[in-house]
Amino acid sequence: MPELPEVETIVRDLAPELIGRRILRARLSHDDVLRGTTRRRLTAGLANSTISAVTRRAKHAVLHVGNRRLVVQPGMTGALLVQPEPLSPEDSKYAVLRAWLDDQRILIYHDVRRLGTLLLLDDAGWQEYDAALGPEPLDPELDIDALVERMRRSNQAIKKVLMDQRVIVGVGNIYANEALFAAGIDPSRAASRLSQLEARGLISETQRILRNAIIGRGSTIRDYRTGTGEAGGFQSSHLVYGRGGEPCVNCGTRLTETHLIDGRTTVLCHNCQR
DNA sequence: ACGAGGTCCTGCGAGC
DNA sequence: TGCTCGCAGGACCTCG
Repeated sequence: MPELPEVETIVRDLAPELIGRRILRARLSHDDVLRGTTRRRLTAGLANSTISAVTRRAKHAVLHVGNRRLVVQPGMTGALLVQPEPLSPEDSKYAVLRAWLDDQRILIYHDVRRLGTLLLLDDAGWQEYDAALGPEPLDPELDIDALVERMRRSNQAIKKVLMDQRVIVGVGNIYANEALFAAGIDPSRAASRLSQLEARGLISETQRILRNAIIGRGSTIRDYRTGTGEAGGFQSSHLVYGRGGEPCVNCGTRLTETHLIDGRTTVLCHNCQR
């Protein structure tokens, strides 16, 4: 669930709370969120190490602990929170990872569905992981021409390509729907059939929406919480996502909701998006 | 190489 | 009221 703006919000909220803090010990309640590590290695790797940075890459929060990185992919329902003890019953039930800090608080990774994942990577592991991800849409150095060509190389539906983390990172289902509407592009069109101008327009609208969503502190549909535990504010700005059947804000045509593209909810205006 | 579809999980709301 | 069913913001895998 959390897409780029949500994770960016979490990271901005948590960085001042966590940087310089030492993790005293850690506990994991379920192994099924781990990738490439074991419960023992994770908890041992976190214990007695200091958090030196909290950053974002793609839709992942990256905690620099000791000489490693804890990569948190929140999946659909993951959240990172710093809480005082004792945890609320709700937090207690869904806190997959607890890390006791040296200021008496607990950093928790909260995840109801546990579709999220945790990785603990050394420098080499991180390099490899990072290299497999596409460019950051809000990077000032983003090579737009290269991205346009990369996108247009695919015959897949443009919506799927926009959500492909190897092509461009950070865009999930909500913002893909919103960006395609803003750019006036039918989500089902083959990416290869977009003109250069259309692809540029889509990238530009994607960037604009992501920036605005960060300002709005992300979109809360159900589970997403900021790093301070609050709901985001951007959901009220969605023009298509969650509005199937309602009139298009541009032309009044009823918005169509389908699941035909990659099995994900797609909402579009057949009149405005071609 | 591609697209379609299933899988991992739990909770919730709709409908019967 | 209580049950079952389908669906949910992501990512990964297998199959044909």
